Amino acid sequence: MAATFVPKLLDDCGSCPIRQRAVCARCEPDELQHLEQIKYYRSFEAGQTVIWSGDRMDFVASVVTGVATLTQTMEDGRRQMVGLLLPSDFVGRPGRGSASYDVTAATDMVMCCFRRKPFEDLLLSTPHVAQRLLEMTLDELDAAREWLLLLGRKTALERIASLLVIIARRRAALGSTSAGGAVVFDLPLTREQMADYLGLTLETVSRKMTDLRQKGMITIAGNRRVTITDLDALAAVTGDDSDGPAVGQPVPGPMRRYAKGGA
Amino acid sequence: MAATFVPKLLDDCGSCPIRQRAVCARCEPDELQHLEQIKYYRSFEAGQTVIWSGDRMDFVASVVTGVATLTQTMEDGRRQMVGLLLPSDFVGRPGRGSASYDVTAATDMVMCCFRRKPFEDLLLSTPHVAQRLLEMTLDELDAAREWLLLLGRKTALERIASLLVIIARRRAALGSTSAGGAVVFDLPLTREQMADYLGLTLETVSRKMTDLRQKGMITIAGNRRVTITDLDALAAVTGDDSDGPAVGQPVPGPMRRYAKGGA
DNA sequence: CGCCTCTTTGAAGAAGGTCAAGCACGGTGG
DNA sequence: CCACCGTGCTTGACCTTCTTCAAAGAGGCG
Repeated sequence: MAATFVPKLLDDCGSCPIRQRAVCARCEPDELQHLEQIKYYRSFEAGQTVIWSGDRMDFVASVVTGVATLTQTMEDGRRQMVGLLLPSDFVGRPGRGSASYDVTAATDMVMCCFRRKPFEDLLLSTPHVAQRLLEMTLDELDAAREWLLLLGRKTALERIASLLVIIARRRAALGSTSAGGAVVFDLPLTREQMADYLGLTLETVSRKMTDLRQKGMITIAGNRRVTITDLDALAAVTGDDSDGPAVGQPVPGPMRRYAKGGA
Repeated sequence: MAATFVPKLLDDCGSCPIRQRAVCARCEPDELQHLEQIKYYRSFEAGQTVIWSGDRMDFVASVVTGVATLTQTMEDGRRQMVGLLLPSDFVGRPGRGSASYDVTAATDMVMCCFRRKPFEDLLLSTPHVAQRLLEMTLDELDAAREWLLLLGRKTALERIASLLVIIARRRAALGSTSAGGAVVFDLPLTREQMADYLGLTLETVSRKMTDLRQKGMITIAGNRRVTITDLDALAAVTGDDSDGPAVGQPVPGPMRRYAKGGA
């Protein structure tokens, strides 16, 4: 129930699980010491709100363990996720004193927080933090642009497959057990949260998950535990041209007006 | 026909129209001199491709005049715009030697290019360029997240209204003639390009533009020249809660399952 | 003046959304 | 240890929005 959080183990950045990927990744020992002076840990339980959009935000942070979401909500309640924060991801914007989005813990979570003002000073004084932050922000922008393609042009089935592949790949990058073909992981999101990510309804998410299951591409145990039978096969359903083309999986709807290019 | 391009006038950064907003905005005179040594201008005609996704890219650049687009294309031809670059916007990613997206001139355009390697060196040596680039990248990320909401949750009419407001506001920021209520500008995009931005088909764009015209919110002259009769009224159609709420403009479809929030 | 491209408009169809039950897993208490 | 309960998930029937296919209209440039 309570967040499994052992701050004692983390007081030393050297043993931090996200040390190599977070905003501090490039820091020299002396810079790290500086960071350690302004850092503190906060833990959240699944479902807890970290901060509401518009609220005063006096810190920035790294996700250490767990998963958080950034969401935007329209006045009538329509909701769109605009960020999915996995371990090592950065929260908050230097130079801005209020939150732009709702930040919510999707799972039990631990964040490594830095008071904002000292962190901003650090950005000006230690280039390695600023450089890493720029790099991470550019990565996030690339991810957001992939996301635009997903929301703008992909079918519901392609969206689901894309999300599963994204999660599977990020899990693998963090060093989980991903055997050759099959990948197993616990979904950090409910169907509704998946829908918010994908620009769909939870019913459509459910239906298309069922489709993938019936096609033998995934198995689902207890709603959350997903086994991807064959990651490459699933990747072929995403519509992306990563390695092997998605040929043989003809696109349901649109098959026209694609003679463009025009050099 | 040919790009109206007067590089002579721009050799001096002091007279550059985007001097205050571009990646060089924070530069001191000596830093600017350094930039001037590695810069060169390129001009493009409307429709020309600046670079193809995947191609080698040995420069980064700022848009000086005109409009460019970043687009992603799926194998079957589905296309989604993922960036709309107006004057002062930045093109290219430091540290990456190839283009991630197709870059196309939507109008006649002039770009101020910097050779990539020297620019990357500059990022490490002159903090003002790196700081400004981080700020601009964060702004782009925010814009991308607004775009995610648009593609994920907005109706076709809301999307059109949103795009018109975005263009109108950016034009105003660059100091065009925006009288109190009415705003006039030339659309820098064809219906098809608007559709690529909005995740719609060009037919739907055309239909909804007609709807806005019939509602008296805009007038259209010669396909491209748009007059926004009342910017605030149009903003109310976007679904955003900027100033005045969008009440009184009930959302067509979804009116349920919005009881969330959960503190 | 005429071609060409871009745009508009119409009619039919499909993907996904909406509303409404019913199901299942996991946790709780008897 | 097992029945109960609640939240989250699945499934069904119907409907709306947007897409698809098709054709005609308008603006711009040669």
